[in-house]
Amino acid sequence: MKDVAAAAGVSLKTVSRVVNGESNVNDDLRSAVLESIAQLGFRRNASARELRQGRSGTIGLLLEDVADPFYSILSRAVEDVAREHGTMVFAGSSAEDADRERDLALAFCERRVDGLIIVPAGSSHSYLLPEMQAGIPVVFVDRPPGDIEADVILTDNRGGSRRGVEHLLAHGHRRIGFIGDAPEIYTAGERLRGYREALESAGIAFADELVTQAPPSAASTAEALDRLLGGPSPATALLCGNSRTTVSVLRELARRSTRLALVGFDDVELGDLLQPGLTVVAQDPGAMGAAAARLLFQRIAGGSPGPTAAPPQTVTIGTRLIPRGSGELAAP
Amino acid sequence: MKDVAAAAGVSLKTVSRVVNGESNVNDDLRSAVLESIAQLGFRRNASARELRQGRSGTIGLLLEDVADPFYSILSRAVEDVAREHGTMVFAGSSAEDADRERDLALAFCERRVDGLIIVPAGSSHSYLLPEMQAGIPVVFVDRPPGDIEADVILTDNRGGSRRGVEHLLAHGHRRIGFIGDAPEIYTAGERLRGYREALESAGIAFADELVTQAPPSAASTAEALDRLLGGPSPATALLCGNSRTTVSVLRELARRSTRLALVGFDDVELGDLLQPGLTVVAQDPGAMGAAAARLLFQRIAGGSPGPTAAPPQTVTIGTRLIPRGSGELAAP
DNA sequence: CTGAAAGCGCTTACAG
DNA sequence: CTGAAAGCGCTTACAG
Repeated sequence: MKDVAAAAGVSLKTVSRVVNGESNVNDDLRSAVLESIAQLGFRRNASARELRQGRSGTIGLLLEDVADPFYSILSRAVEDVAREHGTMVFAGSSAEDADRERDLALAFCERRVDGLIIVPAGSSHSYLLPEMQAGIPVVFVDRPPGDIEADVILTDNRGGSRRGVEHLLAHGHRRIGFIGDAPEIYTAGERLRGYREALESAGIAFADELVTQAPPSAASTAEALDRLLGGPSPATALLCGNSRTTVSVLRELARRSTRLALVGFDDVELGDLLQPGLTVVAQDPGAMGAAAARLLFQRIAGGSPGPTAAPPQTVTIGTRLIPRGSGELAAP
Repeated sequence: MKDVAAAAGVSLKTVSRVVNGESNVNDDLRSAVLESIAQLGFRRNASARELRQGRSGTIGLLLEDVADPFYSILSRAVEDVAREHGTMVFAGSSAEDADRERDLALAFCERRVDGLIIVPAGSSHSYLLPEMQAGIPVVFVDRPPGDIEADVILTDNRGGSRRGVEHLLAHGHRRIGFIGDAPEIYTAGERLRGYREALESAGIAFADELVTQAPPSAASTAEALDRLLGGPSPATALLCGNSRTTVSVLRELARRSTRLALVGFDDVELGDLLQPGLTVVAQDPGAMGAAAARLLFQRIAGGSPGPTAAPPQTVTIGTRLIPRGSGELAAP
């Protein structure tokens, strides 16, 4: 900027004014400055600017895995909202590892992000308290944080799951299985709860042998199906607690050429092209990302935290049941 | 850092040494400093550090759309390599818009990224020349840049396409259609070329009515299929030039209950669960992202550009033909 | 409308 | 092993 000023024969401050699009600059000086900028290939140094301003114009986005379709759609929605606010996005994958989540979050804070959106992997987030008190707003998505109070955007997991089971009940099923992710995972727990509630409301006793909770894998899915279909009173329908499990179940059913009424939690691409089409309880990752980003920028604009700030919000986003065939197979 | 120094009763420079993990610090002083850091909730300001060091420890990643599975997998691979180098990733979606690409790329440069990975949307990249001369290495992925010489990582589009057609030829087909993306798109052009080459090698005349080049949409796909299947000598097989087209074609074929031997360029999730399974020429977005990131960090380590630097490299990554049924339907 | 001075929070280069 | 001074490239606060 000093060089540009020298080349244009003006002061550094005038260059600053031009670069920042301030209006109160003489037209001749402005064009002289612009010319020098073009000639020297000048590009303002954001680090210096951030250092002085204290605001970085960036936010951090911490996901489980950027490559997972659910999170990549969420990610794009965050980016689009950030763009409206002239803000860039740092993205990182925690790979469901609490330490990695912490490292990334603190690295973002060291870069003085204006705010943080986190899909929590760990179960304790007190490490963020100093940062939040220092004025970095944090919004959690998909799962609530542990140990601290903060804004969080959730899917209506319990309601969605309940609705999926009710759909199967409406088609005459009474033996309905559930295969979900590991019980430590918040969403897995909520979805199981919805399953139980729906059964209870229908006056059907909960049966242990119809429920599996484990990280999705081909082996665990095969085992779960053995148990579901093997006994004296096999399941005639199944709610899959997440899309990885759904895919795993579909593969295993195809291998066995077994048919089973099926509802998947979370949509999968090409679900409509399967035979039969896959009925799902669809989440809306785009809406979740947008809601998280909107809330975050609201907090950023709100200024300092503390007792004056609005209390933490929990936003629950609804699901949509999409019938495509697999969930409408009638009970034998 | 000044506050930490005061609290610990040492100089600012000693704090700096501790924070940076330098070894030559007395153990007592070190622990005093660490205690003050914990107590004050100190976190080093990366902007100040970057300003002084000139290196930001970030790279920019510019994709067409973070939400697209191909790019989100590529993105994760880039992140993993960046992680090995202690580097964070700024990600942005150009949405296939040249202006947006330019804006994002220059915003990244203003943030003094150490390097840039770009899936080009625009056809001219001379705007990057000043940045590259200023020492920011740029690696292009998936498509080559326009107007400038630079490193680029490509899929073997032509070879893959050729192989897909040869596969269909081997199953007895002679009337093979091609539906690809708009001809301006580099990959679309290369894949069409591969299609032509394969036909030529087999001594089959190129037929205009069997080829469609348009952005994938339900309407354009329906039209294309009308043309392919309508004439006196309809196509018996089809190569789809990209995954969006493939999905669109599958939907349209399902609607018409028409079967057609089909090979898709680029894999799609659940392709194995369709009836018949979807045969594809698979790309390897993870390998592309990793290769791009590796090359970029090599350039970053290499230092200043100019005549001493190694000349631009083009790396071509092979495809894999995955037969799953749809491509093995024999010609009538 | 224009500019000179101070300072953001670090690291670099140097002295002891 | 420890520290005092200068400076990275901007913006802020102020004076004219």
